[in-house]
Order: sequence, then structure tokens, then C-alpha cells
Amino acid sequence: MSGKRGSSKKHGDMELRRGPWTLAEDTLLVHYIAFHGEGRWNLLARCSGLKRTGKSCRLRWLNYLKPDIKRGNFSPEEQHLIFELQSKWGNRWSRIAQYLPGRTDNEIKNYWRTQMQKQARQLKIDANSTVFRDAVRCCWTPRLLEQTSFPQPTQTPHADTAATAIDHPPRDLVQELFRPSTHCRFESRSSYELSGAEVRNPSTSSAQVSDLPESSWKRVDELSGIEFSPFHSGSSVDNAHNLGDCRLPPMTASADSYAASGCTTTYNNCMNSVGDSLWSMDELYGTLKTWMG
DNA sequence: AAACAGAGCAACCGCATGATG
DNA sequence: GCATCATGCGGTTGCTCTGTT
Repeated sequence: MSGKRGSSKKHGDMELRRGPWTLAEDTLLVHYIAFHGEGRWNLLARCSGLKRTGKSCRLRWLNYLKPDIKRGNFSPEEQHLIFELQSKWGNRWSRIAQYLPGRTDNEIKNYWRTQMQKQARQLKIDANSTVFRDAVRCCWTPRLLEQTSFPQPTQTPHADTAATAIDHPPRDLVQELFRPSTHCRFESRSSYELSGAEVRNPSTSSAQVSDLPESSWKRVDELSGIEFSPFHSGSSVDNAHNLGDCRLPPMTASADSYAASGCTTTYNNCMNSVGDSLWSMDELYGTLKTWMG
């Protein structure tokens, strides 16, 4: 990147400030917007007396000063929604942010990078890999669901209506998004290879999801304006929703049998690494046992 | 207590897109 | 159709804080 933060640079005849905003600048910006409203950021930058670019003013307002911005940790609902929507859409942070009222794309982006990629690092798995997504879906999702209660939305968002504000994502959307996790199955043999490279079993990969009536998924589309059909195929992003059938080695099998099958690394890494972070070991074991009956 | 490392996050940049003349 | 400007988005940087040694 050219230029360090905190320095200033010429813009026409004016010396532009950069770097962290001061309280005085914040106050000035807030008051200006209170009187003149948002938008026309370059004009705002010139007329407000702020020695900042319009871009900088906009960013500061949207990411920090705007009154409805929510602060603090992400709730389980929010965490799960971020995961699901990122799986679906990739790094479309502004789009994802539309479904998390009060959260900014920047905040979500930072959250994803720090939290998710930290988990992936600990598991020694690529955060973008199917292995990691499956691990999160099967180990983390149920825990989030336990902690989750979704009040009815006050308004339904639409993918093409960026300015629509909601208090919560649509209940049906969330239920459908979360549904695949309830279909997780543990089989006696892992379909994963070492080092994060995965081999999926195409014969069973969507069996559980396919049990769902397609109409229910279409209903979600109508409500949310976004496509969550698990029946679509094609891009990897779309395929991320075909993961209703999660495969991990059974907990009761011996280590030797895993070693023989050559698929212990991912699983062991998972079990050895997750205890101090996203998942607690006790809860994870409990969840796994529940699933296994 | 000091030094160091890593995480978190605010802010910057380049690029894409849309609006306007 | 083209040029210019404004706005928005996603990737990246680097400062600050916190935990560890």
C-alpha cells in the first residue's frame, strides 16, 4: 500500500488528514450529517471543514459513527448466519451485512478473517476448504443452535433492497439455513484424506438434504429473495449447501482403525485443537454422542 | 517489569459500477 | 458513445491492545 496511515497528503490546495479520527472530527462529522443528511460525501468533506476525503468520511460514518451500529461480540445467531452466508456467497460482505442488522461489512469481514481463519489455522485446514466447512457445520452449528432463539422479524429483507433494515433475519430463512446440520451422520469410515485435501463420497453427499421437500426451500427464496436451494449444483459456493451429510470417523472406533484407514489427521487435529477456542471439548463430545445415538 | 508475539479492528487503497453532463 | 465524478465494495495494511514468556 502506498503511504502510511497517520500521514497527510495534498489534495488540490488542501492538506488532507489521514489515520485515526479524533473526537473533534467525529463530532464535526456527526453534526454535519445531522443537519444535512448522509450522501454527497465529497461535498460533505469540502463543506464540513473536515480535512478528509469524502471516502474517508463515508467510511467513518458507516463503520463507526452511525447510530444504529451494534457493538460487542457476535451472537450465536449472527455467527452462524455469517458462516452460512459466507458459504453461500463467498466474500460478499456488504450483501451478508444486509442480513445482520447493525453490523457493518467491515466488521463482518474482520470477524470472518480473525475468528474463522484462526479456527482453520488451529485445525490446520484451509478455511475455504470443504473439510473446514463440514467441520464447522457438524461440530459448531448444533451448539449455536442450542444457544439460539429467533424472534420474528419485523420486516423481510430482500436481496435487491440494500437499504432494507430488519431487526433479525427471517425466521424461515434461518431455520432453513440451519437445517442441514440436523442431518449430520457419522459413518464408520471418513471420506477425508490427510492434509486437508478431501475426497467426498458423491453417492451420499446430498442424501439427507434431498429428503427435504424442495417446496420448503423455494418458500425461503420467496421470503428472503435469495437462493438457498440445495438442489442446485455447479459452483463450489453453491455446493457448500449440499453438505447435509457430514462424515467424520466414529468416536468409538480405535485409533488403529483410523490409522489403517489413513484418515486420522484431520479428525485428530480437530479434536486436539478445538478445546480452547470456538468449541469446548466437553460440549463437542456431548454433541457428537447425541448425534451418534 | 520488560520484551515480544499475536489478535483485533479501524482505516486505507485500488477497482468496479452507476449517475450525470 | 464518451468523459468525469461520486459512491460502494473487497482486499490489505498497520496501529493498538492484550496475553505470554
